[in-house]
Amino acid sequence: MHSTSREKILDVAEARFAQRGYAGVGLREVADAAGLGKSSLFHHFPTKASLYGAVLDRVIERIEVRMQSALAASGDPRAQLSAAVVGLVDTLAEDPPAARLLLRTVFEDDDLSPSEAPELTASEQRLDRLIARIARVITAGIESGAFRPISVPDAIQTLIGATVYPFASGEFGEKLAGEIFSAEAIARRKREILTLIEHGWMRPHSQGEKS
Amino acid sequence: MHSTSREKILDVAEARFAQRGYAGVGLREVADAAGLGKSSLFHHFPTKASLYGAVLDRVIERIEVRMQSALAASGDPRAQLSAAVVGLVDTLAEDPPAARLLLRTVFEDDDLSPSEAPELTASEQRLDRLIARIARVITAGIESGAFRPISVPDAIQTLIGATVYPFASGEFGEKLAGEIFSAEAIARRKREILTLIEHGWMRPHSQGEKS
DNA sequence: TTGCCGTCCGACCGATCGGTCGATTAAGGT
DNA sequence: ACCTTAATCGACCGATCGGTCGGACGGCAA
Repeated sequence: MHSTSREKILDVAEARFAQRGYAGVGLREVADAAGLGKSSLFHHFPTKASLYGAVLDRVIERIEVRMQSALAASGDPRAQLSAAVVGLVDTLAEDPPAARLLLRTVFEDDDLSPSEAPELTASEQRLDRLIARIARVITAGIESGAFRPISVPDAIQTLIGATVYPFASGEFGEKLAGEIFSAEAIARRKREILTLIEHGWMRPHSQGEKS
Repeated sequence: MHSTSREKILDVAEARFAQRGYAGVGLREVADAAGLGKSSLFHHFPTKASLYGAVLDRVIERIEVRMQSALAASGDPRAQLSAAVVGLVDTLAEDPPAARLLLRTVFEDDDLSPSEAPELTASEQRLDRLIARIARVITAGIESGAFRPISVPDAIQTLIGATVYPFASGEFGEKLAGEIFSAEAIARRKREILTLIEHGWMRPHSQGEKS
């Protein structure tokens, strides 16, 4: 509530960066959409890269809190992984620009990552910790015999591609499968990933133990 | 062989557009890397958008010929789908910028799709035809009872995310799973998607009929 | 009242953007 | 020899880019 301007800027910038990419968005466009002069942007964020970093950090933080609370709940690797994925899907669904922003960030490893924008390392570490937690869950599942002996990094890549991409696919995805962010589409996506985990990664269960 | 310049331009532009995106690449940069003056670019391509369209069309055409020959071979839906996916992975692996270019294009639905670049509609139709063929194969598999009654559009979205994204993930993906375009990584990716199809989409087979 | 400080703004800077124009080559056909 | 055509180039255009600067406004403490 205090700094309405700062959050308004972040909201606008998140949507614009997701739609047109880092290089495709002008700060004047962001400022105008936020109802400010361009100079006022530089009062809140010293550079364009720092603005992008703040936007990205906010998105990753939202994902982090959801997935961490999901991972902290139960001990069964299968249930943990499922809860984490559901949490991720819910977060992406509540923040439509997020998925596209994340994938775009992955693609900008040239312009943004090295020394150009040191403010990204914080988000990067956050993400690394999250992925490490997921990797540990999958590894635990394999060691307990519940999961097939799959390649953990490749499984995570598949998970990201199958979970994040559809929510970033925009008009293309809507032409394929209709409204992306409708409640039914979100439910279908959850089901898709969950059955992928169930049948693709878990060992076939000799006894049926749940619905 | 005839027009070395034109193809050199396309090669350079494909790599640059994939790395930095449409808005992030300057035509001067492309021209310099191709060993030409900026004005010479405009002799071969009237606008920046047309250059992008030509790059994209070439990429999609390569994918099209591979997947069509894979789809034309056998009649079994499972074998057809597997062959198509393997063909797609091979094409993406032989042309490293392709995956990132494709996903970036999906994300640019604001700047590129409508009337800004009419040269994209050709590529779009090519892609539509390809996706329709895949959809028909999956539908046939469901009707024959070989596949579970899954949602075809969602399955295709999962397929794209799990197949294309990993080859577009660049440094992020390499930190996770090592060299993306190594022979082993490509083989692992194929195995990942194939088992996804096998266990996630096909009905469990009562009799073992293959390895 | 005075002075500070957070916020905002208009004007301006050098650089780069996509694109145009006119001239210059070299090759090929007649 | 002549003309056409494809290919290349340097110089230039208006617009926009990220970023800077100096000042204006308003609240608040002394």
